[in-house]
Amino acid sequence: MTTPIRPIDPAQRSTLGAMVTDQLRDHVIHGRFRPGTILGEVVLAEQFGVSRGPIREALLRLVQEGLLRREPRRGISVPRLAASDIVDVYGAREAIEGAALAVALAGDPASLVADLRAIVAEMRAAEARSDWLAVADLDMAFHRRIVEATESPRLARLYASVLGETLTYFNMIARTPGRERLVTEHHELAEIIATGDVEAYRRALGEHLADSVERLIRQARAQEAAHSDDAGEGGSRRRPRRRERRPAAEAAR
Amino acid sequence: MTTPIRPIDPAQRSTLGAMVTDQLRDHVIHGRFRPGTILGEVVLAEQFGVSRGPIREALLRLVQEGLLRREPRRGISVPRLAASDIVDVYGAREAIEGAALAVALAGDPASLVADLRAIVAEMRAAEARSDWLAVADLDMAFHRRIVEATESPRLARLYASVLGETLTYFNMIARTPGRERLVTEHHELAEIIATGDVEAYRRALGEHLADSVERLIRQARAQEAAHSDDAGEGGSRRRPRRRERRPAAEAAR
DNA sequence: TGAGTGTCGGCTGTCAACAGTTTGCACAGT
DNA sequence: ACTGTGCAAACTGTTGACAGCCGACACTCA
Repeated sequence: MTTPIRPIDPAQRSTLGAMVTDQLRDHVIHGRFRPGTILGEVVLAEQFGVSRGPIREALLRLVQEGLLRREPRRGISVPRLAASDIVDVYGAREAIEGAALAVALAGDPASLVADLRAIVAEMRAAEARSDWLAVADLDMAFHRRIVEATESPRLARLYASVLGETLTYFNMIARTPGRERLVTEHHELAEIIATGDVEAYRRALGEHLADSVERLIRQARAQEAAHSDDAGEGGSRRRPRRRERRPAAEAAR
Repeated sequence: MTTPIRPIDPAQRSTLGAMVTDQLRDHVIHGRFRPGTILGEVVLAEQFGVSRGPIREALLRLVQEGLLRREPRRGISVPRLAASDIVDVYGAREAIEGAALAVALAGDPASLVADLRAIVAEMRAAEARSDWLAVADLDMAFHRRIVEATESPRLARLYASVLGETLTYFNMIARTPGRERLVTEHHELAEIIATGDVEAYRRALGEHLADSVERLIRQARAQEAAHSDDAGEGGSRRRPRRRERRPAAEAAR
């Protein structure tokens, strides 16, 4: 059985810039750059083995996705996560996902619920083997599935954008105590959706996310205290923070 | 009274790329490029009087905002608006704005309502002098104000992104019959918000937007029939559409 | 006459180089 | 010792140039 000749997907026919974007996003999301680090174009260009052009394209894109922060003439850096940011991100997620569910239920609820239950089952399996990174992935998949059920490309794109920002947090959650509750919480969410009660889901989702936010903030505080080198961004002095450029270590490769 | 010395807003200290982005977005939004047009980098670079770098930055950004479409190695073009896109954009708006209001009402409803009433008043004035473009602007401001009332930077950014896409449509709406209803509709929306009934607002918003969608689709059909050169994109053949490059006319300047 | 093929022009993706700005450090002055 | 100034290095923003790819046209052959 030879593989049939298939036309190449235009989206697949990627450019160098796109590849760099994906890899860089992965690095940022998995927290391989310490918050506050300025991502120098030349350094990255050397590490990726390409010129500054594609690197620039990737950095600018990630800035627009909200994963990085840019200050003109100063560079692009990994943002320090403030407590207010965590609250905001999760608030935005709650708003969109809550609205999405109402739309989704008007479509094909049975298929949605089936998929969600399957995801929960996988979560349970991942939990059994203590694969918390997989649990985090499935957590994301769960919520994304709900928004995708609206069959609205825009809504999906927007949600993906916020989810991208939370991804950094997901990887933190995987290390927080109380993570065992994640599976049961999602199980309950799925069952509430099965009943078709949007309002109930909104309440449950709110609690679920608030739970995560609380844990994250505590975790963030703990990390801050551990490092405890700078008082952390709050003061808004004119030009406070000095450059903190790292060799980016073992980033590329 | 001399103007006090104030630190320069970093966001203000813009780059060439940012300026080009803004101008280009303005051109796209106001429909100065015909749908299907491929925006050549060199042509734009000459018109704006800069090199291809900043142009590229601007184009890529607008692509990510959803205003333009990119096909690798082929170029970046103005998308043809399909009826399904209009429905999707307005669906996304309805979802986000509906969710946003619930959050906003938990904050400072009085201030919000006051602002909305002021906007409606301005709308009435603009209508009186038949300034339909101003009406469209105020229409946007009205809805944006609601989302901004959530005080969530993320939500505001996401909504601004979809609003950007609708902007193209706003300028169409300003030319459609029935535009007189816009003012009264917004007046009603504001009053519903004053009552604090979120569900009622969601219903009203749905009708309001559905109204716009219907008018837009009719308008789009009319335009299509008027041009009636190509059957419009539907076939999804492998490499169907031929290049349609325009001198971009009197765009820049 | 029509289908298929070779060639040419144009454009994007990528690279390398230049100029202005910012940052960090050293030195002079108090 | 401490503050303020001047200098040098480094980096971003911007420019110009090059190569591969895509589309169109013309030519050949059946």
